[in-house]
Amino acid sequence: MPKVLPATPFEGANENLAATTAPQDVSREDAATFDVLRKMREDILCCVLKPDQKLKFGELRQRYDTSVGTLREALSHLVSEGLARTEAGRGFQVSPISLADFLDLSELRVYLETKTLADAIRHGTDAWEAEIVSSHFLLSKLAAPRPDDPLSVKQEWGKRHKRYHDALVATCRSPWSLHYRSELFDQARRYHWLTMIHSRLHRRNEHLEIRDAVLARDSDLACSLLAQHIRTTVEQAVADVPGLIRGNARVLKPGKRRKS
Amino acid sequence: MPKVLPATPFEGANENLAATTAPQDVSREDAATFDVLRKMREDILCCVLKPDQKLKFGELRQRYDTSVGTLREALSHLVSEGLARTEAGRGFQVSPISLADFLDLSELRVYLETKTLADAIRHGTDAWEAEIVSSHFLLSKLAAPRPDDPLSVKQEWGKRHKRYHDALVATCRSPWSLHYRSELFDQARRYHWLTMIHSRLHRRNEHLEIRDAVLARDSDLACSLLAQHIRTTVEQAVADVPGLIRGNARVLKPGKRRKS
DNA sequence: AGTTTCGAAAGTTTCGAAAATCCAATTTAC
DNA sequence: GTAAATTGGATTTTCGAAACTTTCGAAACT
Repeated sequence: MPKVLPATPFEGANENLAATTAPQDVSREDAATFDVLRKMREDILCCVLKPDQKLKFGELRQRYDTSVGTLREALSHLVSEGLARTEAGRGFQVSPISLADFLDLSELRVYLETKTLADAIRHGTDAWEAEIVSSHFLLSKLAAPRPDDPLSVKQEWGKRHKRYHDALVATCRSPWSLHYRSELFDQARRYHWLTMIHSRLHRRNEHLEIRDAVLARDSDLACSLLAQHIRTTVEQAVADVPGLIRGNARVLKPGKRRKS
Repeated sequence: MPKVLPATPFEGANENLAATTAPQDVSREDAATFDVLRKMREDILCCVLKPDQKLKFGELRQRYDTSVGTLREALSHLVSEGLARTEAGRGFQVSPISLADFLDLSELRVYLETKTLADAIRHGTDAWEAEIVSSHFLLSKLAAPRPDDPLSVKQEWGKRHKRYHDALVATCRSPWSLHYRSELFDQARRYHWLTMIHSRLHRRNEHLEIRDAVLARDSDLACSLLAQHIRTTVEQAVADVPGLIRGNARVLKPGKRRKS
């Protein structure tokens, strides 16, 4: 008997996760430190903090209204997620982006996402299907954002997009696979953001096709569509993001400075 | 023309890694903070800090002779590597271990290691072959440690074992794959340690077989041997580590307390 | 002109004390 | 006698000042 529709991602899916060792995701509802971490992560993913940008404690301290120690902890976290880098005594900076990295990232995503999806389909439940339908519905209500849409619209779309893709794989039984899949998904979001900013290309409704293949439990089709979905995104970025190939992609909207 | 034999892992292999975004591994030669991190990581992998053990700041501060802030940063790092966990306001603890986790971990390792190895073979160079031969030689000079060998022997073997496995995949072109492979390898080391402590089983010389298949560039054979190698380790642990199945594996040598 | 040396300024890292929080044992209320 | 509230001690979290390192530019020296 199907459960009542759960709140966010999907209740049943994480039962086994609690029992294992796989790294903690964004889950802990820590107080201040985690709050700063989450904000900074989002700022990097949305290129408010731009690739290669130096992350100075002074500025960050103002921006996030917190102390050096707290900042340091958050930054340290970002480093192990791959969103920032650090060197001996010369502070932190946002990780660079490059076409090579995006290609590598995406191929590993294909490799992991398909494995994860296949397993999820194998162990799918009613509640899982329900969350897929629901999250796809929410996503489809928002048209893919255009370059000149306001930030908030893009962010909302990003949220729903993530929720949908999370829903697809929620019943996968391997916590480790889910964890790495999630990290890679976030990494890709940085590049998606660049694409959103630059591309006016209209893509056919891949999310719908994937949804239907998944609900039909057609694992092969679903995986192949998903793989295509990921690879198309790369092609779109290569075509439309100026400078990505030469390695000096520009990020629009330099971001508001707080002072002078 | 083959390069001169480089020092440790292998020079040519990491050239592309520098150019990408993949998380920084154990690479930065940071001062104090990183030193503590490395020591703590090794202590967890060798079960000196036992699974589920509460990590209190007071004790750790003595053990590693450092301040709270530094400790906190290191711990935070360990959390994102999956070696520790933390919850809201109740501190840190060593990640638990379980058979389910080991199984999950190992299957993902098979999936990633084989992909990584295949790519490494595809792009192998003379220097790569040389480092494989060399690291295998060093490994083979040490017999697999027995339960009552001293700690230092076990640790040295662990080091050489890791160096050999790193060498195998060093020419893989995907920094992200290499990074996750490496993290998973470390995770598995915790379970290997338990096995070393308990098992007297003598395994046939799998490392040699893998080496020869790799040097012969027989990708299929090499991958299948490597997969077997990983899975055998799981079976050995299931057979010989008491309590792993029931989830209360004991770690020998309770570890010296500093006080009372 | 180009290189080196030096010192001040900017920035990072480390530290431990103060504030906040949690836990368990004891008391209080029912 | 049990359950809720209290309280004190232990532990964690946060913070900013002190110590240290790097950076940068001006002055001195090839």
